[in-house]
Amino acid sequence: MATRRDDILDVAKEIFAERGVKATTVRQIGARAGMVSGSLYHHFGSKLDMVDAILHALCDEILARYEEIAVSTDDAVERLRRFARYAFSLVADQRAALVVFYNEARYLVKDARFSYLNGFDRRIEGYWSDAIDAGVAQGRIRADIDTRLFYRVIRDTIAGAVDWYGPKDRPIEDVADTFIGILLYGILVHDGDRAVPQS
Amino acid sequence: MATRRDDILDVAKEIFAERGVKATTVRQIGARAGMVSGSLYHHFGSKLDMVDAILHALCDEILARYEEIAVSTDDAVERLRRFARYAFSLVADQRAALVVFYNEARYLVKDARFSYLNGFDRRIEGYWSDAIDAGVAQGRIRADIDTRLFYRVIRDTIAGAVDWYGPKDRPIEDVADTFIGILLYGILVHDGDRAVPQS
DNA sequence: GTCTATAAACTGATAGAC
DNA sequence: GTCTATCAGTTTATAGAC
Repeated sequence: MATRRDDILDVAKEIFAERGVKATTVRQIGARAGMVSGSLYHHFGSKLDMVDAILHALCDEILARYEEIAVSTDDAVERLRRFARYAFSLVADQRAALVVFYNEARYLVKDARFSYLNGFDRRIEGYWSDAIDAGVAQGRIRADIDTRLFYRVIRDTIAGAVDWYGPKDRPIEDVADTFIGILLYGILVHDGDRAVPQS
Repeated sequence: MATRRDDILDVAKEIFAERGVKATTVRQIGARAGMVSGSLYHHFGSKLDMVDAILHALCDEILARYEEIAVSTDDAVERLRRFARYAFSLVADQRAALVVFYNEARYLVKDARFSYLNGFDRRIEGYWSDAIDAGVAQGRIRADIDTRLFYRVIRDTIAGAVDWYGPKDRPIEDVADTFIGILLYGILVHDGDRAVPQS
């Protein structure tokens, strides 16, 4: 049962992603939703309330799924792979909402009502960091890896993918596997110990 | 000789990076530059002219340096390292301008006057792709690497770094070396062929 | 639940004095 | 080169009819 409210949110999500929240006018949202701007205010108190509804739903969904994956396997490397596959699947399935999140969160968090976005970021980083630490403890991942930088590579690559990934690209699961493959194995040719870090 | 015009651009750059171009008002720029908004129009024709001046200077500087690095060594892996070090150095030295570029280019290019940003992007990707291809030809880089995705990892990690890197972090050269180390060698422990890709 | 109409504030930009 | 003053357009949001 897609309510009218949900229809409006879907429309708003797309336009926010296209033009940015600040550059999107309530008139544009109304026009594409089939009503005048004033009518939107029967469903929402303000433009930012729409942004809030979009991002709250997104964060709740993502956190719930990360928790499921976190407890789904003890194999740390396999857990990294599952996180990556899920995160990239969102690039295809929740593109618009992710664009809004990645492009606008940095401005939105200045407003106290959006400070939960910081908490969301911290918890997601925690899931990845825990998997990396577990991989080190299991002797699979090099102990000298900079966990924070490694997480940044992952986060920022996924954030960037919402801008370049499209339907004509390979299936998103392939992209995820290729990506995690690069991070796990590196790009160098391995013969003997030629590919072992110098330092 | 820092002209008045340059002073204004430095101020505009910072505010554009803080709040986004659309959300920045000419009154804010004027206030921080020590003049009323109307006075800005003696130096610039419009707000977008300021954005253009900022991004044009940035692109010119970056392209010139990439070209120097491209011809500085034939060793493809070393060239990747030098590109990475330079790109990360910009995160520290040109933070504000880079934030504007990475956050706003996707909206700006809809305006024909900013279409040069697409050309800039293509040329930078070309420098990286050429180095990767050369590395494959030299037998140093695995031939099955997805060049485009590999470049995306690099580009998006650097784009993301402008948001998290700060003065209290390690020197930016260390970050660059650690980053390129992850991409070259991967994060897995190498013993025997345990770390060799399955596929 | 959607409309018309409009208030109230803000925005980029200009004209002309100094 | 900066100011005062202001225009013309746009924006979010509200009030009240239907």
